[in-house]
Amino acid sequence: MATSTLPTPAPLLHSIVLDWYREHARDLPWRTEQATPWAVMVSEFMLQQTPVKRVLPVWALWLERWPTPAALAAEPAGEAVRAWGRLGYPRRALRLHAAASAIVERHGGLVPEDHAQLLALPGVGEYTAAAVASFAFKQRHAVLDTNVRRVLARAVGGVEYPANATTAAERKLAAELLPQAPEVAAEWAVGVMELGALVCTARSPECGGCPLFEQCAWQRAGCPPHQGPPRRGQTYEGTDRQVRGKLLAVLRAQHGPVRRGQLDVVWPDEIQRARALDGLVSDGLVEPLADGHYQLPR
DNA sequence: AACCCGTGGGG
DNA sequence: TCCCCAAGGGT
Repeated sequence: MATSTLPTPAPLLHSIVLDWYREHARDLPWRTEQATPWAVMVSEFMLQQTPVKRVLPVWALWLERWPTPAALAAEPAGEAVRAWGRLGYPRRALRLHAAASAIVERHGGLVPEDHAQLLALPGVGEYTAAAVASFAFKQRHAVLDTNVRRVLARAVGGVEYPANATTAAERKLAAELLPQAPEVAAEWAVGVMELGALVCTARSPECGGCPLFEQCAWQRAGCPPHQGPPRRGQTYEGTDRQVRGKLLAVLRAQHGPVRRGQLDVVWPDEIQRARALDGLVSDGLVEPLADGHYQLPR
C-alpha cells in the first residue's frame, strides 16, 4: 500500500497546509484573479533561480509592455534580453521570447492548458509545466520545486535536505500526496511551496512557527544534520559566467551596435573574454555584425 | 549524470 | 566578510 509510507494521513496534511496558506500567503501579483496565464508563465520563467523580491518590479514592467505572448513575439529577442535586466541567466529571456513565438504559432496566441503542450515550449521543463497548469489553470499536477522538495524531505523523509537531483521516489510521493479535486490540488501545490519559502527554509527554518511541527519526521528524528554528499556550491568569481555577465551588461546598456573595444575593456584575459563572447553568440544572446560591432539579437 | 548558465541579498 | 542559495532548464 503506497500510502502506508506516510506517517501522517494525507487529508490531515492537506487541511493543515491549506489553513496555514489561507492565513499566511503573500499577496503576490501573479496570484491574483486578474493574472492571466501569460502573466503566470512570465512569473515562472523569472522565478527560475531568482528570488521573488527581485522579480516583482521586472515582472510588472514586462507585463505592462507585453501583456500577451503576441506582443512579445512581435519584438526582437534582444528587447526581451534588455528588459530582463539583471535578473540573471539571460538565456531565460531568450527562451521566454521563443516560447511566446511558439505560443503564437502553435496555439493561436493563447498559453496552452495542456501539460504536454506546455512542456514542449522552450524554457518550460518539468517544474514550469506543472506550475503553469496548476496555478494558471487549476489542474491537478505534482509541482516539485526546491521548496516542495525540501518540505517533503523534512516533513515526510525526516532529513534536512533532499538529494541533489529529483528522484523517482520524490515524484511518487508528491503524486501520492495530491488531493483528488483539481482546485484543491492546485491550492495544496502553492501552499506547500509557500510553506517552504516562508517557514521551512533552507538556511534557518522557523520550526517553532511551522504548522507541520507536530507531524514533521525531521523533528521527530531530532533534526539530524545533512548527511549525504555535500551540496556543491557553485563558484562564480573568475568564471565564464561572470565574464558573460559583464559583456552582456555593456550590450544591454547600449541601444545600437557596440564596438569590439567597448567589450574588450570589461575583462583582461583575452582568451577567456573571447570564449565568453563566442558563447554568447552561439547561445543567440549576442549578434556579431560584419564590421566588428556587436548588438543584442534582432 | 554532471555541468553550465547571472545576480544579488541575507545569515 | 564570506558563503549559501534562490518557484530550473538544457545539454
